[in-house]
Amino acid sequence: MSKTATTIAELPARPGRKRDHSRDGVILDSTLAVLAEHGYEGTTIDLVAAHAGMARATVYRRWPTKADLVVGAVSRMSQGDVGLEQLPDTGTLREDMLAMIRPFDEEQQQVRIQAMVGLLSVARSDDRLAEVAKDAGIEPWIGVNRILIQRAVDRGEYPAPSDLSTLAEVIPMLCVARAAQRLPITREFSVALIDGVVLPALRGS
Amino acid sequence: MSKTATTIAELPARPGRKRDHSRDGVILDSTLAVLAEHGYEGTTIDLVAAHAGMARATVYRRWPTKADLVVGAVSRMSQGDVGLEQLPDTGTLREDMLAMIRPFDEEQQQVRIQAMVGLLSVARSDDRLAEVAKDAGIEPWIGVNRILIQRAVDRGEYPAPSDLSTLAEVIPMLCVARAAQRLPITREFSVALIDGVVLPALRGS
DNA sequence: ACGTTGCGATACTTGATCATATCGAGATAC
DNA sequence: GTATCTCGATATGATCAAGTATCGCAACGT
Repeated sequence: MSKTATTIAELPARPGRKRDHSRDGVILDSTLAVLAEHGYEGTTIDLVAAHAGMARATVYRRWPTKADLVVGAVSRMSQGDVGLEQLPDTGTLREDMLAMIRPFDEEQQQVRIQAMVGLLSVARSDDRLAEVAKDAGIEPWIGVNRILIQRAVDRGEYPAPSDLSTLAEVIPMLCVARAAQRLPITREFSVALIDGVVLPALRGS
Repeated sequence: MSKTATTIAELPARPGRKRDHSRDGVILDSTLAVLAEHGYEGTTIDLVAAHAGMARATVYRRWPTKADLVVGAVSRMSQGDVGLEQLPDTGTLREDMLAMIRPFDEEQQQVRIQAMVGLLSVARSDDRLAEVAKDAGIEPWIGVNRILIQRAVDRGEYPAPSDLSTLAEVIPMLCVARAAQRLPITREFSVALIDGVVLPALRGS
């Protein structure tokens, strides 16, 4: 419509040294790691830069404030999550639930959840952080569990429980609680929740 | 000889205005409230003093540092907890568990748990805080639940579960998780955990 | 070659908070 | 009455982290 495209006119021919975008991911990963270990208040740009092995300026050039940096890191974390369309459907609830935790690296899962817990303290004071924390939070996780359980009930695998919503919260909430106490979230722990709590509760409802 | 003794006898007859010890409790209660609402890092002596309606000096005169103040507040909170000797023993597990949550004021319970969660972030960096946090933490709570469940199993009320330890963690952990998310911990929620998760899981084990 | 930008390093400003120190007024023992 | 302590209010120093600003060098386009 216009002769000179001034919309995003910075793409053509910008002089100078090019930004190394491979560092973006390193910085965001470092941000998650520091956030998981120190919480939001304890996260400093110094720590993030040191963890990434770069100078502070390199971080500030990409994200102007600490809040922006954390928002970026958590948003990126939420990418690649399992969509509701591609939930596992193995035919048994136990296998579905195991399939939900199988693909994740144990340590990465730990960092994810602890970073999320580290965000909770500031979720109220910063709207953007609250936004991304919600998407990356446990609500989607609870929703997935609710669907898995409902499907198992629908196909007659288990009787209808008296309180499906609360049952769907058990696994995510217990993982959050363990993360809040800085306790490791192992796969054995997750399996113990499935076999020792959720499935027995469904049988006994 | 007639001179006054230079011993450390400062207890008898100290001159000056007497300290108003009724303010101690007000300050400690305010500390818990601020701790529950803002977490440890967000807790400032200013906030505590303002919440108590006093000057900062009045706080510092009693507790020299912020850590001492928090230690005092949490220690006081742990007083009056149910000892292992006087656990409820009503004859049914459901009534025992209800008896554990009945005597507590709902809002006070909320403040207790959220203050405890607010402590978790610094439990590693300060040994004294870690100490009191442990006593006031959820481990004793889990232990109580373990005993209650074990007793119910011993008297034949329920079959022996496959994972009693994990079951005993369900209620405390879910309360902690809710507190970490700043969600209210209502009595209905606790009852839903008992009737919708723990007891069904015991029946289905 | 030259200007522009990315990067590391470092100094600097600003603001918040912990902790201490006064100052004046009121309360209390001697 | 006087010394001593408490309390409120405020000032002050110290520390730490966020964010800004350079400086020098490296890399890239023209």
